[in-house]
Amino acid sequence: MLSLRSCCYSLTHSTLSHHLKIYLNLSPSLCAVSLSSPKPFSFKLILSPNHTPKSTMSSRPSAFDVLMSNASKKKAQSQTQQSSPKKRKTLESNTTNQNPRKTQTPNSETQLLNEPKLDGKEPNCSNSKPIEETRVANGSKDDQQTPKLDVKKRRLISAHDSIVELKKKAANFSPQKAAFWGEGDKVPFLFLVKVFDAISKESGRIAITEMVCNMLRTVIQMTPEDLVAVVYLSANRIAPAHEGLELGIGDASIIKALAEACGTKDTQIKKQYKELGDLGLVAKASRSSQPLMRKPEVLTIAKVFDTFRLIAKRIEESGKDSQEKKKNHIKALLVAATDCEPQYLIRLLQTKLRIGLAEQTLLAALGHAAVYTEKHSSSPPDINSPLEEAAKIVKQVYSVIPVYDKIVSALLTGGVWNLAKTCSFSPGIPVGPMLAKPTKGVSEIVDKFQDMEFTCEYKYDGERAQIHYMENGSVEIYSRNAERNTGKFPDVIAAVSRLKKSSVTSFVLDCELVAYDREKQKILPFQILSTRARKNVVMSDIKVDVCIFAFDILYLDGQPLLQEQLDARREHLYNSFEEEPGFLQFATAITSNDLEEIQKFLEAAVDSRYWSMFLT
DNA sequence: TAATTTGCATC
DNA sequence: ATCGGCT
DNA sequence: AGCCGATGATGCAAATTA
Repeated sequence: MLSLRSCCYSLTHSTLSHHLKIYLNLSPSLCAVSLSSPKPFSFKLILSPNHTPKSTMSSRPSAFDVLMSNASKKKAQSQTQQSSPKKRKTLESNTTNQNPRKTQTPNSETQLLNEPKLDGKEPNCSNSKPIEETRVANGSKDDQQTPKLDVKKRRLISAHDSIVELKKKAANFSPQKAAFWGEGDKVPFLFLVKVFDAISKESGRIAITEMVCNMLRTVIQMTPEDLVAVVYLSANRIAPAHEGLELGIGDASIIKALAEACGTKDTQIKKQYKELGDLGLVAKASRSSQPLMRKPEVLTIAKVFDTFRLIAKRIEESGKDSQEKKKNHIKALLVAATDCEPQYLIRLLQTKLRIGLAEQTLLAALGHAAVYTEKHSSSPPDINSPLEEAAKIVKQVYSVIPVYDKIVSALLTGGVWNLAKTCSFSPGIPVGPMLAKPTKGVSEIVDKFQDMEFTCEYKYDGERAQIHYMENGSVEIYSRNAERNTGKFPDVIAAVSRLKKSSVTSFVLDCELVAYDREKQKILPFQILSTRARKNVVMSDIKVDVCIFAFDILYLDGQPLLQEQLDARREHLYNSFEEEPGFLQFATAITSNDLEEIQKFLEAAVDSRYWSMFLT
């Protein structure tokens, strides 16, 4: 009842070319996986080099294979010691959860969309309606003067044209033609929703990127003030992760709001949910079967985004009746929604757009859009593909400062080619952490890096943390997902402040926080760590101690180290902190390209974890 | 006040 | 965190 | 190889309900 994982990964933050980290640890959290697989142990490698020479997979026995068989023996011993009830429990829950939950893969949805069982009071978003005239779109000024019904008809017709235009190749695309609102006017929510809908029917990344790019170009051209909101909604975010704004809305709340907005019962909605497998579709179906009263106003991007933020704000304010207030906000939006707006409104609230568009594609599209928009752009002459390059720049910048507000404004004022200068790392804002990527076997790694020196270090089974210590002495701790965890680890703040060398005035430390028994000097399993309180923790209340296993430093004494090589950063790390067992230790590491040596290192790591976990 | 539901974080 | 599918 | 989405186990915290 124990699983084992081993990971390799080369380091983060771009420029560490020739280095590879091998991480090892035992992971009780993977028990379920292990049990359901033929092998009692789950053993994997994680690798993510920044540049990857091609190599062929070799099937010859590798260090890991050898290690694996050793480990299996040990495990056989430990399994007998382990209590079995837990095993059964997980098994049971697994099987009971197996309940056949409707294949809600893209299939079911497309089928449903194609079924014209909804009465066509209005053109359905999935179908193209005949177009009468094409030129209407320009009279946007008139829109405000003409009766609403007319406005709406026109919108729908021209919205369709808009999509046709947006699907064009970027080179032939004209932002003016795609827009069906006036220059400087608020961007209609319908515009974004139509793009979402078109994207959902497209599986090719290139095509999706192009559509998003065209959409962004249109917004930049017509209503640049709305660009930030458009980007946030496209990313399905409400705010930068580190700001801690949460919608606090889940399926249960959505079902309630939906039921009220449609005048039906919860049970009815739930039933439909089971049938359709998607609350967005339920919303769409329910809405279009509603007798629509006159809408107060056309939904705009800004309105939707602002409302989302209002919903999120409630979390920080009074807690009473917060759900009720949220529900009313949602209802208001739903009532004003037409066409397929309800569908995507709901999906946005669920934070599950599932459209095939996510962060990376959005960033690429943002870069592309900037290239097209900046006519005067002095794109460096030595560049083959400006588009690719721009996408790369935007992604790079985002990884260092994941705040759309800043990136968008820097993009609009300074342009892509200056972006890295106008928008860069800022202490106090968490850097996107480099994550481990699984690979099949060690042979891959050995082959790839045979002629390079690389480095290995333990991967401890705890919680990733990025500790920012600012010049003014304030400290923030961020999680793997850039959530602010500061209030959860006052002990870590104390430790880090005490153990930094006195000459150090500021830093950003990348580390793993691991539950630790200081009496016995043992690392404790993740399970224990997870029982720590999470909010407003007071030192004296702490039950589970934590040891900081530091493995990288990204910023030191006012200077970003993101461009440095890993070995240089390690030097900085070792020079900037004092180790103290049980409080702060450096991740155990070796540097070598010798297979045998690495294998020994791995075995040692496994042994140390193994004993510390079971000989308590 | 105590139990239950809901949301959401970690892995 | 793992997994599989798509391009 | 990169990106996206679907999925699981577990545990705290807040809101609701009994």
